[in-house]
Amino acid sequence: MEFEKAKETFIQTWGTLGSEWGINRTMAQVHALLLIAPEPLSTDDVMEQLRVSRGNANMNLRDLINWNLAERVIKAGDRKEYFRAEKDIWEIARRIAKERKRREIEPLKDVLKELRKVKGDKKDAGVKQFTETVEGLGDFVDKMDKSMDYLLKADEHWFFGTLLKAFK
Amino acid sequence: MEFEKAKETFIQTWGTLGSEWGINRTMAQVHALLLIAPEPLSTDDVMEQLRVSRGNANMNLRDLINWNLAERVIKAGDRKEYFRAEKDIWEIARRIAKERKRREIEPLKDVLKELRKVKGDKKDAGVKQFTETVEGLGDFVDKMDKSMDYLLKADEHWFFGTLLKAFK
DNA sequence: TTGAACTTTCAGAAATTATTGAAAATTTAA
DNA sequence: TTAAATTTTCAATAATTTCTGAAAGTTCAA
Repeated sequence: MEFEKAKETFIQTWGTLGSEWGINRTMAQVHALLLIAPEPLSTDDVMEQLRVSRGNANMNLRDLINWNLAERVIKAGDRKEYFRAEKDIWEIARRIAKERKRREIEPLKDVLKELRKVKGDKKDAGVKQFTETVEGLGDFVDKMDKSMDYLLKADEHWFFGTLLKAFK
Repeated sequence: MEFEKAKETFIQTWGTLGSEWGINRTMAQVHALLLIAPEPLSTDDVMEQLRVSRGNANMNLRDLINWNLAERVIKAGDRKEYFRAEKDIWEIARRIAKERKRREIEPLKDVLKELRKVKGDKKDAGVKQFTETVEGLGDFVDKMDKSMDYLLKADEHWFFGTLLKAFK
């Protein structure tokens, strides 16, 4: 495959995958673009390469920064801002995990904790099933969350080394 | 919190979480409804409790079956079909993991394998960064995929037991 | 067979989400 | 200061996704 075609495919694939996982397609595409860029890119580079508006490029670049997946780079003697993505895949995975945990798992844990206190007749089948489901889910989320904490502290080699050895 | 309010909150929360993870909100809500239902529900039950159309209810119930998260139940002497969700959270997690792996990770692996064969001057910075990114990503996805295979074979107690012990 | 009960389909409508582009705000060199 | 360069905002618009509801399809008891 030619390089230009491969780039295009990579950006498209990453964008599609992103939207399947609830991430704005363009944000994922901008991320892909930065991942394969050997040098930091400007907003204009992103606009040109992905054919999107300035507003859109700006917004998605800022979102990537909020996800801690990209950073601003200032070049001496240049008014423009440039953007560079973290390139280490393990580090990217950790940052995404950390962010989703903070944005989605922690609030879920809080809701489930509240729901465990539901009032109702424990003899009632509906109440009984509700309680069991919420408790089962709460325990599972807590375990996942704890596992995630270890993952966030671990380095890649140790993590996969231990994991793949443990589960051989 | 009152039972009815708790039910409502649970369904809403599960629906929101679903859409954050790229799953149709209504499908997640139907799933939530089935998860807390002590008995299998009919299409009409779903329509009534979630206030959605017959077409919508039917479609999302079928999707849940395609995800292997719900099954049809036939009651003797009743023409209607009923639906019951798998209630064991560990089993649900495994089925979702299995399905997303099949739908998303396997195709991604294929694309990355193709992209590794990109033609281009290895001295070119763009080609070099592209190759490194794609290779790093490919290796990472392979490891994740392998870990997932173990997870899919494991049972919950063993999985969390080993994992939480290994990473203490 | 027939027809009532039930399920599925799908074109059009509605709702949601993403994008544009121009104006406003900000920054910085001179 | 000034004004040019750049970034940010956001109302309007577009694109995408989801939902509705009625018609078509299927099943089954009699």
